[in-house]
Amino acid sequence: MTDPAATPQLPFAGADHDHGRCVAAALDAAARLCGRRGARLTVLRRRVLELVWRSHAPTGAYAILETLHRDGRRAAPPTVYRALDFLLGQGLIHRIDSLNAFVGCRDPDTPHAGQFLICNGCGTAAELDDRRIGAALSESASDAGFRLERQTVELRGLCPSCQEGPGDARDGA
Amino acid sequence: MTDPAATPQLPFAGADHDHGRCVAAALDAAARLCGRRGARLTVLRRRVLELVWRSHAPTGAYAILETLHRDGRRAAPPTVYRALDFLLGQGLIHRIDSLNAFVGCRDPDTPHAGQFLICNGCGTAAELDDRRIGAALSESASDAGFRLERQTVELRGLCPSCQEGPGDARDGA
DNA sequence: TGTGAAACGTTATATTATTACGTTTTGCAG
DNA sequence: CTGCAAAACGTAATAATATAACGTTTCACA
Repeated sequence: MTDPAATPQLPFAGADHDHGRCVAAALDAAARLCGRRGARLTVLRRRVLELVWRSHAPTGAYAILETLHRDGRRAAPPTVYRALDFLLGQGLIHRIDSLNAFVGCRDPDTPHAGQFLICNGCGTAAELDDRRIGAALSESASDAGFRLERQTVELRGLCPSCQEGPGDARDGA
Repeated sequence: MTDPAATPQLPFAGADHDHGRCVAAALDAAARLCGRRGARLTVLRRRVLELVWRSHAPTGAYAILETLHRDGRRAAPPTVYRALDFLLGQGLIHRIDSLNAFVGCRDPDTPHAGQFLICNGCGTAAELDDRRIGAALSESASDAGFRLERQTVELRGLCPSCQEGPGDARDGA
């Protein structure tokens, strides 16, 4: 394969990583980014972002809704979807079409395409931004005379951890 | 753009192609393939396949259901979804996750990954099977230690025809 | 021709998402 | 500070997509 040192940021965080730090960093980055843009990261939006980040496995809108209810907040589907739309618009989360679910964006500051490795074992979605993939897609589209606007790549399989054990953890944190 | 003669099978059929022939060929191929496999292409399944093929734009399950009703057939959602599941299982159609819709498979005889160019103008989905894309995805997955099982690639943009005109045709045949 | 499995019909319900409209909050001009 | 306009949020209803559970019909084949 390739030299691991050539890949500074491994797509899969590993089961042992400090997820609290992971979430805190994401919330912090979001606050800074919204501040810079003049976008309003309200309490609700921040909470929804936090809930999306609770796991590296994509989260459904109705799961978020339930947690808001447990928070004691009165909320209906539009409440959640509006918050998700805002976060999508700011590039703070991605939608995984094949799961009807949402996952936090690893790098909201730089615009990039959505390329995901999604583990069938634990449900974790790892974001890629592989230039080889991007290049292959661009070339292929251009060969077909197609003007590419957005790319969605969702790869299913087994992550490194789930190839070892039976991989029925399904937490994805 | 590129020389049309250099691309033996263009992904986009063009607005002027003989779609009747297109559908007939697909139904014929399906019949032969099911015969060979001992799979039962019933009247219902054949009709659903035909309806999926009615347009090169992906078709939703409930649109198919409506047409079955207009056919005079008594049908409920499970009827349609079972037929679609059969056709998916035989590789005769693909599901486009980003649209919750289904499109006919151009080449059901040879197994292949789902790579699609989907036009935001007319809705047409053109199937690719580009080895460069496949290779890039495989390499990237393998670099991440990911065991790839299935790939879903859905590229959005504008097809050649819709780059010329305003492209609000939305028929996709 | 009987028989078991597959296909299909039917009813009900689950899951995901949006429309429409009223109320509250917030930034900000005056 | 006050009040206004826009944004954010609450609420009710409903649309769109999909599946579960169970009974009936059809079909290949013994």
